This record gives sequence, structure tokens and C-alpha cells, in this order.
Amino acid sequence: MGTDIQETFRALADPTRRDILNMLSHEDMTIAQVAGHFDMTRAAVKKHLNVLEQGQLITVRTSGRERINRFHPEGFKPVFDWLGYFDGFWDDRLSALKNAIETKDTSDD
Amino acid sequence: MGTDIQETFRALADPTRRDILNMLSHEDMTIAQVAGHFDMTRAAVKKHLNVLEQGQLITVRTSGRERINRFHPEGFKPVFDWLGYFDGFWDDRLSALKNAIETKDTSDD
DNA sequence: TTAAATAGATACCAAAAGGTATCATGTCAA
DNA sequence: TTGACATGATACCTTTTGGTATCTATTTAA
Repeated sequence: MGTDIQETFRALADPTRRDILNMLSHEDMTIAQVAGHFDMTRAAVKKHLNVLEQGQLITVRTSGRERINRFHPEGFKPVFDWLGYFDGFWDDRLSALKNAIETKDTSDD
Repeated sequence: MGTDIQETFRALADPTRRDILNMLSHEDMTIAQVAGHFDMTRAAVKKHLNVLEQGQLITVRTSGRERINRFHPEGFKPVFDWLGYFDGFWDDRLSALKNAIETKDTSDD
């Protein structure tokens, strides 16, 4: 568990889910709020949110009857780690980025 | 055409294809050579290579009856560009990486 | 308390994805 | 030229994926 890179890559492979990530990076949103931006049912959006949660790209907290989805940038770490295998192709400047991610990871909420 | 980000993310979403990319980052390989590393048919490997080519993550050249697959790191550019939307979350150190990619892009072979 | 709002859970469906098997084509080498 | 080899192209199958519809549960507010 934890850093299942496959789940993260899978989560990123859908355009709707990438759009959702962009939206959530600006503000936390409930399922209904996210669904309001798409021409699809709330159930379909919920499925996408489930996939994003499995990929650890969002976290979810419950507030009353609402389910609030929050962007979780630390979830990108396995992706950057994987990209790191190709260091030789883009020098080693990738490590700076990886450090940036890892530093961010120390914050909690 | 050109930089279809969806095709690139799609190509990265499969573990076999990510393995293939790692292999090709070390040396160019024919279809048969790639297939030799997996417990699946040559046709299946060929499909994966097609997806990687559509995602612009590899290039293909023909030499006689052989089809030689080459890692194409520039294909990652749309991915890094997309990640750039989240600059605010990991400072702006991502731009260093993007510059690295773009610089590499000027090389030919 | 009761009605409306938010969300969860299933069942179901069509299309895409990952894979195999098979046959056709082009190429190297004796 | 002829046979073996590397690949291309289809057809087909199964599972996963993205989506809808429907029903249930919980929570808020009048």
C-alpha cells in the first residue's frame, strides 16, 4: 500500500480526472460541486474521485452529509520517482524537483 | 497532432509499457528483442510499442526486415507541461526541469 | 417529525484495452 | 530460388473502464 505507482499513473490517464485535479488544486470541493462542472452524472464523477483517491492524488474528509475532496500533491511523488529513472536524459536536474516534492511532504493538515 | 497529452498519459498508464521504456532507455531494440523480456506474444508487445509510439515516447526506424525502437525522451514534454499547472504546490522548481527537457530537444542523431 | 438534499451502493451497458491465434508480406542467406 | 526469419495485419476473446439508472441511507433544516 502507500505508494502504488500503478494506481497513480492510472488515475492520471483520464482527461476528466486531470481536469478534476486542476479544479481541486484551486479549492476543496464536494462531489456535487465537481459534478457541476461536467456533463455527466454525479455517480460517474464519484467513480473518478474514487480512482483519484486510490492513486493518492486527493484526500477525502466527511463534513456532515458532505464529502469534501482535497488535492493531495504528495501523491505525485511516485510519478516523479519513476521519472527519475531517466535522469541521464535530462541531466540530474530532476532531483531538484523531487526534493521539492519531498519537502512539501512534511506538512500536515 | 504532435503533442497530444492524452496519448502520452495513456501510454504511461500501463506497467508493461513503462518497463519497455526503461529497457529502451538503455539501448535500441527490435520488437523480438523487447518481446524476449516478457511472457507475452510478439503481437501483444507490438501493440504496446504502437501505443508508445502514438504517445511519442519512442520513435521507430526500419532497418532491413527489422524494426528498431528507440526511446524518445522529448515525448515527456507534454507531461511536464501539464505538471507545470501545479507549480504553486512545489514552488517553481519544476521550470528547471522543463528547461532541461527543452534543451535536450535540440539534439539530433 | 418530516421533507429535501447529499451521498453511497448496485446493477447494468457499451466501448476500449490487453491479450492470443492465425495468416500474409517482405527480407536475408544459402 | 527457396526456405527461414522478422514483421504486419486481422479477427477474435476476455476484462477493465467510463458511464447511466435506480434504490438506499444519512443529514440538515423547516
